[in-house]
Amino acid sequence: MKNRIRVLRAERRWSQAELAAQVGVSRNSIISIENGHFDPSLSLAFAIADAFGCKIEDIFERDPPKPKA
Amino acid sequence: MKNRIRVLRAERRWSQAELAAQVGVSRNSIISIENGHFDPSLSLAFAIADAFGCKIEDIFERDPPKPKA
DNA sequence: GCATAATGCAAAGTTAACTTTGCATATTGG
DNA sequence: CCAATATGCAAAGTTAACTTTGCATTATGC
Repeated sequence: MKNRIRVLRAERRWSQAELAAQVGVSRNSIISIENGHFDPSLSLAFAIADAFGCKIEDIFERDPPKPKA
Repeated sequence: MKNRIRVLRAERRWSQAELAAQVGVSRNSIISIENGHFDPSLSLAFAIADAFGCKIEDIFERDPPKPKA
């Protein structure tokens, strides 16, 4: 799943550590989500959206649908 | 986390099994999410939103913020 | 009243999210 | 140049999401 966290962080000049603290997870979680190693839980997605003052849909992008065969 | 899945399903007259099939998870996952036993992953939340033609924010409601002490 | 569909839950297993620690390598600023 | 800050990843552990199976109960329809 793609996301715009890095850009939104850059706009605000927040480090990964600052964002992690704000949303209440470890820095490694932010790195892994930001770099697409895994997807956040829905509650973490809400927390990130709240931190940036955005909607989830404005930050995270659905994966392309699977080919049907 | 609260959600409006049961209402949205009722409006469309979909069973839990039908919704489960549409979004590609087991029926038990739908029951557990619908009844608040656990939260969906972000990708499942997107799939549910797509099934209903809604946004995530229109289906799922944030938990109230934790008291600060 | 009876069959069928719908819902709920429990138990046990797998997978994925998330944590902690630690280390390596940039990048930035004085 | 040096120190501090920022980023990335790896390994090993915990927790939570999700699966499968199975069974019990509650509608719904003929």
